[in-house]
Amino acid sequence: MVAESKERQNLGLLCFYPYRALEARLLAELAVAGFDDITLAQGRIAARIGPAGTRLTDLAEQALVTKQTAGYLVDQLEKASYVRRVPDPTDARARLVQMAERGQAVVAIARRVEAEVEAEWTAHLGGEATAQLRATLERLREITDPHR
Amino acid sequence: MVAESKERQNLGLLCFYPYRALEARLLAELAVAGFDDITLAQGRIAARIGPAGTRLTDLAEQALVTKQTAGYLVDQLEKASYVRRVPDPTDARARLVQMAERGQAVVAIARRVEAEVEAEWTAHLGGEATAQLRATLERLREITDPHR
DNA sequence: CTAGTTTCGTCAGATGATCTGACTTTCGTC
DNA sequence: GACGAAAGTCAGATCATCTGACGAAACTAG
Repeated sequence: MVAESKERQNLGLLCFYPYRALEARLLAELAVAGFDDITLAQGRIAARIGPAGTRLTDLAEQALVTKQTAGYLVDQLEKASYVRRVPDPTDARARLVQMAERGQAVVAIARRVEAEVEAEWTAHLGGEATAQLRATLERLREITDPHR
Repeated sequence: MVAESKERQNLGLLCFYPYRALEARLLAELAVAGFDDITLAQGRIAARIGPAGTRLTDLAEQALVTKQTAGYLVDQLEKASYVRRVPDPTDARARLVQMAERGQAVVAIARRVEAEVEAEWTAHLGGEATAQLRATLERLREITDPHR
């Protein structure tokens, strides 16, 4: 990095810094709010739970982990009362993972922090550059996100 | 995500997709080239070794892991002959982690793949949008990268 | 409607990656 | 020269992740 830091960094790495910053900030602010038992991996799973609940298999696929890993993380989230599992009325094999009350409190904080961070970035970059950044990243997602 | 996928995604997450795509691609192409024993975590450490070698403590700090974790990963890279440790001539406590021949072969492939991926992104986004993306990300790095 | 196949989730076991805490050696400073 | 700080290692614990195998329910084709 001695050499790297002054040179032209590759685009992928440049993308990584903001992401990492946001993730760290989220975790830190959640800890401040008393939710200090959440891990990154748990958050990545929890972030993908839809309003009506989501199947474990879907969570695993979207988070790019195996069903087993997703199950392990959901177990922990459930033990800590962030989520609950209910039977899927349309399929007796499946269960829906839903946000519990405690989980919804976390989601509210997360949304607030995301908005704050984005406002800070906008203040640094300017509104126009931020809008362009978003537009470009959305186009880039078309070829870099296997799930859409 | 059922809800998320159509809605406005937060900028941090949008940044994540390209990064993940690049990382996956790098690992896959290295595996094709016969370097199938490299893990992501090892790569993240190795990517920060400077031309003259870098201290373990510096690697740890830049990769945002503890010295112990960095040491564990360097052990494995050393066992697999990707790097070597030499005494630091300026400080008897310290040792420099340097790229060995095998490691340099990996670096060469990584640089090639990075260039390929960037070319693909440029083809999709257009040259101007790509240049703007880079410029904006570099500015964003000023406030999101704790190490510069 | 039964037989075969797929899907949903779990169990079991292994490995990888990460942390905290304690320690040794060396450096720098006063 | 003594003492605090820095470089790295050792030990132990935990978290996250994988592969493989499995049981139960659902779907599909005769």
